Amino acid sequence: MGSKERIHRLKENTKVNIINAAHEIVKEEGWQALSMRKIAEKIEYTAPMIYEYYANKEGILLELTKKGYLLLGEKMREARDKYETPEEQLDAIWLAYWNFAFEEKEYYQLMFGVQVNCCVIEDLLPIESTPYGIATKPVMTLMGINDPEDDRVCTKYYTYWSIVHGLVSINIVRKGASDEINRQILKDAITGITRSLKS
Amino acid sequence: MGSKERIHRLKENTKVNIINAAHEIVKEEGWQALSMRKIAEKIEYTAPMIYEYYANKEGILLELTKKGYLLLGEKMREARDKYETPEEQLDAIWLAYWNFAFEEKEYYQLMFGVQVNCCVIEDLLPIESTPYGIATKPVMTLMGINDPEDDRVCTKYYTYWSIVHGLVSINIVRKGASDEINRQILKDAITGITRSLKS
DNA sequence: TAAATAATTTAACACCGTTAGACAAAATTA
DNA sequence: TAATTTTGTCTAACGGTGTTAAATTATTTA
Repeated sequence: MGSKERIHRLKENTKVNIINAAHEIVKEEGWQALSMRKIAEKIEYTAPMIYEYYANKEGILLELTKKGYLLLGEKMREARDKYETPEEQLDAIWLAYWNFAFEEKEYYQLMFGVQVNCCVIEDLLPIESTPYGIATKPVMTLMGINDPEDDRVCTKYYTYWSIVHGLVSINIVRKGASDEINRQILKDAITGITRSLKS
Repeated sequence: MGSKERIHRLKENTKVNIINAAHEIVKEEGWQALSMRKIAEKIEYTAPMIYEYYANKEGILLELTKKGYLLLGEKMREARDKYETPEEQLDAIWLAYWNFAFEEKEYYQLMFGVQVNCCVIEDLLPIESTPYGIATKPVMTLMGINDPEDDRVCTKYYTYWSIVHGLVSINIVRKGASDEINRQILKDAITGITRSLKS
């Protein structure tokens, strides 16, 4: 009665085929193009078959999310284990995170709720009305620079923006840390960057 | 022949009605619930009517994005104008940005491509396999703390994560700064936070 | 009032996720 | 082996989506 096992293995196999098909479609055409019917086509079945393996589309997304976290964890651990000192390890860990985000962009988008947004609007507004224009002005004052396109200004703006946007995003897609901790992080980061402008 | 104007004004009016209806629906039920038919119902028309005013659904999203940027710009400028020194202004500007993100969450999500993600997966994995577990270990070493749930560790983790995730997100939804600038920001931020652990 | 124009709706298309029921193949039982 | 049950798979359908073409109604113009 080893055939039970064989059949179980076969079922397991199409289960991963489904996941792989989904991942392929997303890599080729993006998340908005992923549909049950398209997955079915890829594995040469009809759409309802998939429901024998996953409760629904969200079940497939959940599975992919899991795979993503596993993969990210691996990469971060591998990176860390190449170094001895905690300082170097931290560098390596977050660089691995950074690289994962772009090498496995589709996973990253799913795991952390990052859309491929439609349209850039900022260019249509006068610069002094844009977040960039507003937030770089005091930066320029502090750094004694006049050109808002200067790389040093740009760098600082993106540093501010990244930390605030990152913290916001984390707290929008899921409750991140507590409110006090968020305030603390925000305050520390902003004053930290501002201090760095004057040196 | 002032009726031309009156009619034009009326058309302008339903155009903003459409936008307002869309915004209301999103505030009530979230982005995934926004549909042309639902907008139509809200303004007591049928769906195809909307296409007399906007080319398609994306046109509506674009308009809302514009409104969002305008509103954000206002808030940031208002905040800045309450202070004199650039230091205080930067604090105020980014606090205004932060507040906007949560007060106008729907706008923020649209403008910056932040999804309301489905599911948290981290809790299912053993802590030493999660990004949190991996990245906090060297932090704990450097800070001389043993409890991974200690607020000081948590704060530092979220600081790292926020800056990296923020920078990643910005570069995924749209090309942000140049590659060199991104590298610079990443490197500076990481080493900056790491330095702060030891003091 | 009749003709022309504008405003609005109905009906349809092609897609989506999902479910119920039919059907054939395989496995199990008698 | 024959009959029966179970399993795997598909067809057809439901209600939803964005969008378009055509028909219809209302309004303005001649």
